[in-house]
Amino acid sequence: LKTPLKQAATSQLVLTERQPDCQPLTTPPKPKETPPADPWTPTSNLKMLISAASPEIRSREQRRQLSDSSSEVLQTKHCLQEHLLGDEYEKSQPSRKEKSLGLLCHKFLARYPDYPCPSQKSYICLDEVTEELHVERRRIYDIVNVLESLHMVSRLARNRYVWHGRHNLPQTLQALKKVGEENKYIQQIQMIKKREYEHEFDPDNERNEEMASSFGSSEQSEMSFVELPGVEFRAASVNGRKYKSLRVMSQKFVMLFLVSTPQIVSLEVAAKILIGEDQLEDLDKSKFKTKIRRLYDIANVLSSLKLIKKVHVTEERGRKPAFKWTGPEVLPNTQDTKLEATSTTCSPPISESITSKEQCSKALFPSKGKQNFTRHSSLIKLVKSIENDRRKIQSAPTSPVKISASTYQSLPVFPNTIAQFPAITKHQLEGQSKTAEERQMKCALSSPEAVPKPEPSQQPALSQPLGVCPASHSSVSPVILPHPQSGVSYAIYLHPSQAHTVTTYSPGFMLQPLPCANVTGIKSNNSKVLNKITTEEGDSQRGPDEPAKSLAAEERPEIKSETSSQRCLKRSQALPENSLIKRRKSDEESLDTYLTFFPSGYLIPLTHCTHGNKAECSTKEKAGVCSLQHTAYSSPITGVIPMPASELKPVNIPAFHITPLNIMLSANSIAAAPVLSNSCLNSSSTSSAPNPSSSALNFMLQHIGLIPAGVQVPANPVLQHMPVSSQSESISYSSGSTNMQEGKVIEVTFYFPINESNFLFSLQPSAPKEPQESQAVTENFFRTPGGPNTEPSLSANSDGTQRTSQGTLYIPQRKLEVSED
DNA sequence: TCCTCCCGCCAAGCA
DNA sequence: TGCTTGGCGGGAGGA
Repeated sequence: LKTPLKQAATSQLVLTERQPDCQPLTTPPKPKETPPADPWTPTSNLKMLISAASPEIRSREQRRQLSDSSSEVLQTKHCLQEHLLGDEYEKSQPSRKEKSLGLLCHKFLARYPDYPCPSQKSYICLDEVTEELHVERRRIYDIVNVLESLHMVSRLARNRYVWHGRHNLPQTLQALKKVGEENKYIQQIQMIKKREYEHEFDPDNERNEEMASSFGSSEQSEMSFVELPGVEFRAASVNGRKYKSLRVMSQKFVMLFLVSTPQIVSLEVAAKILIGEDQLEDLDKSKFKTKIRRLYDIANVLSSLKLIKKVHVTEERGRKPAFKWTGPEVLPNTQDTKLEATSTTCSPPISESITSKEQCSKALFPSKGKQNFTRHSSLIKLVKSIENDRRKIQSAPTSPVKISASTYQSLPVFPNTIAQFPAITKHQLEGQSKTAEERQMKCALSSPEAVPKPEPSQQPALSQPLGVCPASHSSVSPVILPHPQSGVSYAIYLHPSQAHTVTTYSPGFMLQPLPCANVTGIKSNNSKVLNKITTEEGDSQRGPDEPAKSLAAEERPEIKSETSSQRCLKRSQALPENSLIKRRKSDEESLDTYLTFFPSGYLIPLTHCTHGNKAECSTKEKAGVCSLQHTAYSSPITGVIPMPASELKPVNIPAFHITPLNIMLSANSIAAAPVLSNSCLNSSSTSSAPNPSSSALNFMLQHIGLIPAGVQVPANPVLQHMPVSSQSESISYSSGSTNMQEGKVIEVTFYFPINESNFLFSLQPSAPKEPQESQAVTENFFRTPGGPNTEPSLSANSDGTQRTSQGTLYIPQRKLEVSED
């Protein structure tokens, strides 16, 4: 049992006394002569002053050096107080800087090697540390808590911790990044920034309710400590103060950096997010101040670890303190190489060499065996969201037909590991895929230009545009997010250039592009990519600044499984990868955007087996995906997808984050919906199945602010003129979480109507039509080129497509300057 | 004046 | 019951 010494030369950076050696169970002997020039040690300062003050004290100090008794330090202090006047004594005290937590942390870290040999456990005795560093125990707790959040130490017992060093750091950062993405911190940051911006123009409008709804209720926002396997969490007060602990705050703080682009986080934003997750109703100043204090504590330790660096962000509102991530770049699924690279002398334990997927899943899902992992709050959010969605939809008079309970009985509600999803999917698709392909064939045959190519390498289902879809729609790929609990799935469509920025991974969902959805097509030049398959979700989260490694990751061996169901699975997995290619391009373009607004999408509830061939469906009820496929297959969506030049790509947005966009749209344009004319549509529209779309339609329209809460629209606005209230024309719903590329003109396209309860929603970037005008309106959100009182330019079906309504959003250009101290 | 954050009270919870 | 742990906020140093 000893306190290990730091091996590396990093301690040269630390202006502190070093312990030359350590002995078992004893305090290392102090150097005979403390360097008098060391101004960083309060005690040395004190000693110097003592010597200067009195020969008597000097001799006592000499004796004290032999005994090294802390009680004598106090005594000496007392004597010093007696000898010196009050002011002098105050001056003799070390300055605040010399007592700072950051400096203390430097001293603390200097005691231990960055990469201790895993076979040789290093223990930290708090008593020992407090004594040697001459610091209050309380301060050590602050340091240890932050280090614990990074799994650099872990609590072993009372007064005793284990030092892990930086061995776990890559894994921890990866896990934190994933959880941060899970928690949608990007969106929260965007929302806070947007609100700040809006507040400048409308200071009286607090809109805390909106904020609250965006963050979710406080009860569901509680967040657990993200653990790593092998690093057990044994906090002293596990139950009571766990969720407010410095550990959790520290992890969240780090997450903010890891998910942000650029990796600069202001204290204000961080505090707001932390408060927002704690208690939204108490957005008072004192809480804010307290959070800021704690963040300074954390930041000091992180700075000592050289993970962050203090900077200042200058905005319109002034100079704000912020921190910039200077730690290692966190790449998904590369921790193995990193560990190898960082442990040339001491290899990490095998148990540490797990995949990031496992880490993430273990952190997010409770382990059945060893209850070492805490259920993550995102799971709670997910369940709540599902329940809310189900309540909203099913409580309506025309609720979607609920799929039979047996459909999902075979599906575990929340599998323990993400890796199980493909297997589950495969299992579910088994026996369904054949019929699905038949249906796909049928539909394709009904279209003039689609020719099914069952060759697996061609990814037939995805590469065949439905006849009613223009060939240029080839990349339109809806993602279906099934909700096993609610029986309602979601589809989302986004443009790839925006989609990549919101690739928050949700392990609770299986991402499944519609295998039979002929709205989806893949360009031939992407077929190569499509043939590649990855089951590692991290691929979809690769940052824009990691293209080389992303490419390397894509060269993983292909899984050789050629059943049709597996091909479906492949497609679902290949699609996010496909989007990567374009992501990178757009990423490069947007890298110079200082503050990035991220796009979001709308999640579209999909009903099951509510239309089309009932008999067909009944045979597929065993698998929830079946109905999804069918829905997509026969849905008039396929007939109304316009997107002439766009390349919508799927994005895996967790369904519990429904982010309506701030849009001003004319209801008239919605009323001017196109008449669908294709065989699939016709067959669908004449279906005898109940039509549950009304509630869902209203649900969505209300969500996106096209109609007020009380207004209802008919079930099928395609075939009926939609009597939307005139009020809705001026509705400008602001969710506060509009995620878009800043400074770019975003063309928002809605597609109405959609069969049953399906909706499509997309974001398409477009070149500013009038750059000088768009520049002029960048000071306000969603202001139209014609001025604040004019409606957005709307063009329904003007381009020959079946686009029904369209608006233009102007995202403000905000200038940010970052200065380092 | 505001930023920064030390300091220590005191409560929760453990041994 | 004493001790450990750590949330919390007052208030002071520093820029």
